[in-house]
Amino acid sequence: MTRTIERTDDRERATEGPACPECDGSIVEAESRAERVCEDCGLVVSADEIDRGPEWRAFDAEERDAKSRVGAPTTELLHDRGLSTTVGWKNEDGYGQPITGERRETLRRLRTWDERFRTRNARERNLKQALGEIDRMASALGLPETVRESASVVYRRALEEDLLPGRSIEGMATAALYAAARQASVPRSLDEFEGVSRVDRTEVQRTYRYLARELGLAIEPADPEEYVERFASELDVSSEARMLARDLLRDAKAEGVHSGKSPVGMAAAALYVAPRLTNESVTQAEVSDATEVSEVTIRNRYQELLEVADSV
DNA sequence: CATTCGTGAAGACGAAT
DNA sequence: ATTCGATTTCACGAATG
Repeated sequence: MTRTIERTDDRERATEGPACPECDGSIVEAESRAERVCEDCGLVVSADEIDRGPEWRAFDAEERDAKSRVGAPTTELLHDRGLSTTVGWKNEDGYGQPITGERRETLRRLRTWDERFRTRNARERNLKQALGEIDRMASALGLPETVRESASVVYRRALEEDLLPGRSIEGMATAALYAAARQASVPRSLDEFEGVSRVDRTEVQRTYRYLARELGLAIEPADPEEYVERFASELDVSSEARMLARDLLRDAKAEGVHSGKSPVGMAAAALYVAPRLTNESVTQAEVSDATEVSEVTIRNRYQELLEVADSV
């Protein structure tokens, strides 16, 4: 282990890198985690596996300075078993005598570290809970590992930017995962999230918007086609009909009929008509059930789809 | 009888003011 | 902050097969 010892506060260490392939934002080193992340959209560009936590236990600021590779460990095991302390703000010793000179400098440094230590710790606890939620929901929704990772990156950024106060951890965690899923082109509808999250759909959506705005996440509206495969297999639809459904959606997109409409609704409608055109029987009720889109919306959409379809 | 279709009321949202 | 327009959903009844 001959790695150079760095002691830097990683909040300040965000070094500029190349441009993000996704949105042209700049790539920065993400804090405390071995990841390089786009500043604008949260895309994880690469992850190295170096553990930047401390190599030995440290019992006071001096030792920590000497031994730590970087600020705080992420393990939460060493500090704060309800035992965290605060360095006082007065320049006096225990007897009320003023402290001067070199010792005063030392105290100042101690306070700086103490403050970093405590606030970092509060965040880590918050983060830990949120990541647990993200993991749980991602499993329930069958989302891949990469999505969980970017969701956690998004969440960390939200935490960094102080976007949490006034909002529930669970809501923010759900919103982060929702954003990550869309970003990774494996979207799940808000209804599906409602099924696995404790917060209701409107709050998820509100929080997501807020998140997207504050973090400048450049996420396009979800592509209806991305829902087709998943819903189709739930509905037991032939591959022929699936392809037809995609064609219909493409035509619709080409005509611009889809703008402003819910992508899920479009996909549902396509999955209603397509099987019909291939002589399979699917009822509106079944599609509605599988997609969580109302029958009314399916009716309205599928007629529009047929109007603009080239391929009938 | 099951399925489909159309309608009005109500809720939520973005955009405009 | 409020208003307006569009979209979606719900509940219901009518039409279709």
